[in-house]
Amino acid sequence: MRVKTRFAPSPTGYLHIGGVRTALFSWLYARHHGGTFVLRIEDTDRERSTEASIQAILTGLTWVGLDCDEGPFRQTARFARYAAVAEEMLSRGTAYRCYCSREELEAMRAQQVTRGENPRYDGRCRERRQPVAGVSPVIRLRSPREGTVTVHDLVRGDVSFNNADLDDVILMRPDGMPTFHFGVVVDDADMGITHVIRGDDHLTNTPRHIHIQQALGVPVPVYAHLPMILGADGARLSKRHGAVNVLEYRDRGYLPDALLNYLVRLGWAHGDQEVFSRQEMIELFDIAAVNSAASRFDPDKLNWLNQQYILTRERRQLADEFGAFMDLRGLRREPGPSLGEVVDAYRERAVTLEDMAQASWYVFNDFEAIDGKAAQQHLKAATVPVLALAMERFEALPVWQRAAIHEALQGVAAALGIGFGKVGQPLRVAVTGGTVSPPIDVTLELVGRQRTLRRLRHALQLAQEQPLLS
RNA sequence: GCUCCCUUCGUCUAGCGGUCAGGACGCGGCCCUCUCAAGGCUGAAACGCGGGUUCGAUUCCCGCAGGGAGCGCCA
Repeated sequence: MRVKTRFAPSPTGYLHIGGVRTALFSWLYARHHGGTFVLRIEDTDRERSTEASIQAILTGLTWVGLDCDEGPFRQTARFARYAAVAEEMLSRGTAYRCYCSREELEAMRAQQVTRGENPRYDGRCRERRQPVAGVSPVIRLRSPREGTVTVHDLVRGDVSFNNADLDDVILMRPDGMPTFHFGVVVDDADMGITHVIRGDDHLTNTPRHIHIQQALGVPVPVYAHLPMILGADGARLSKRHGAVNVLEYRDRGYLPDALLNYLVRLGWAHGDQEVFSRQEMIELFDIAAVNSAASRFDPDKLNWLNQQYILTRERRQLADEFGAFMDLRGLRREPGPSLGEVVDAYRERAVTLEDMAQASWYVFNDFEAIDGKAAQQHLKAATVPVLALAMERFEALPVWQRAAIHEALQGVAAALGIGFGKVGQPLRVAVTGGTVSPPIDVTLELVGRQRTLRRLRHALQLAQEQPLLS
């Protein structure tokens, strides 16, 4: 059997992190089996669906690199089809028109709850022959009232439900819009979806879907219900847990590969392995090995993974990604060294591309002022000779290159009879405006000779103005 | 309330009847060191509770407790 999976978001907001994980697992399953991955936009909720959401979902998926083979399809483009299927069900008697008003249904539910029953439609329109004047009816499924349905779930195993606990689900609204339940089933069947991989929150919807499938006489797909992702505090993931919109991760300098790697390990493991390339994910992913318990989103571990990816990423690629990030954030990258050099120097101390941009800012831009505390500590009268001698040696250097710079600085330390640390730190403060940077020779090389000398001159002035205390 | 699901270090997880219960993140210590990192070594840290089954349960079964999801003309 040729595997076909789908991701079916509803465009009522941005693409969130839980959705990405669902999409990832569907995508992995399809890719692993050499199957097809379909994207379908479930936009039957006209009130809440927006064009902007569709765009956000699409760019989110693109950024993260989960490419679909078919779609995006839109349910709103398939009206006629749902109507035709519903009509057929009506004529075959597997569905019926229901004229109950919302108020009536509300009252029914309230009563049932007070009686301690599972609130559900009691089927009072099942045998109705005559339409009710002035009421445009909904269409309901005539579902079995006895027996059980069992969902054969790839991650949960068999889960059974009593049909008596389920009610006659609404298929079509009065305006001819299918409900979610009807839309998914018809679409999954029409599109030949073999495996439905979706969030845990749909598990209790599944028996209804199976009833619809049985009424339609279409094959029941294989189901796999994924556990939810919770916030760090165990509550449902929401904005107060930090970023939930995928694009926020892009904007904060996360690498899509790292995000996916983090997500794939939420609820799934392959022995002790933590880092998976896309290829490895595809090869090793096994839906049956997915955990059934919900997991919490841990930003610390995502950070660690992102750092690992930055650390080990191929130079050219990282430079490209960093460049794209700088552009996205409107950061200046010229004049200055090549991004390849920058990335080599800063990758070891950046958790995100944002960190990297921040840490290397002085390479491309002139700072307003040196950090006060740093200047006070490192640019004092005693450092005047260090700065002066360094400038002298730098001016004389035939090439502006780290080995030569390093040698020159060792010469300065030796000439003044002080340790390398007494040379490096004042220079660092002078040239970067702060106390943290890559090794001083590398830093100076990147900043460039002209800028270095200019900044040293300025720092020298500052140091000379300090009171003579050492 | 009803139905369904879940339960190993703080977190993500390995485990699939006999293990010193392993790894990773985070946290502590040490080493390396011109700053910050990265890296190396190392330490603390878990089987929710109660019954069974079994020679033996983290592992199988049943309760309980705790968490979660669903019960819409939302998806």
